[in-house]
Amino acid sequence: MPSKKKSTEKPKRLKPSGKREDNFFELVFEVARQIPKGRVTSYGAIAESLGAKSSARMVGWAMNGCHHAKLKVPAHRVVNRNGMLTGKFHFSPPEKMEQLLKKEGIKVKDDKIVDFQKYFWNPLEEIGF
DNA sequence: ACGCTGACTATTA
DNA sequence: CTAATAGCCAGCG
Repeated sequence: MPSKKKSTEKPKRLKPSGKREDNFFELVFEVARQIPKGRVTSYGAIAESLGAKSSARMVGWAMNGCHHAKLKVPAHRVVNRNGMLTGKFHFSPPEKMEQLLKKEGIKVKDDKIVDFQKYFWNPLEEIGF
């Protein structure tokens, strides 16, 4: 099995506040970026891959700062455990989320992803934590 | 410094 | 089946 890692470095950014390194947040962004096109995942799955499945809320909170992040984060590929686009109202505009999902081949019905489990992408398998 | 809120999830009634 | 509650942790008034 391949691979391991390339010799690339992570864009570590220090916050002006100079607090702790938002390791958790940065990690969440990284995982979200690893989501392949046409796939989706849940906050809990990401949190679990980080070793904090109970902190699914923090993942959502991290997404709140995704817009503030330097790199783009496909937050539209991250939904809740039910596959419902709970955070669509945080986009600009909110319709953008399901539009992007539909554009990637994912069907959205009533703010919910159809065959969510089918499109589900498990970070634990890809990241190999 | 204290308390509320929030892009969640699992459990219990 | 649906509704309510607890657990989680960080940001903001």
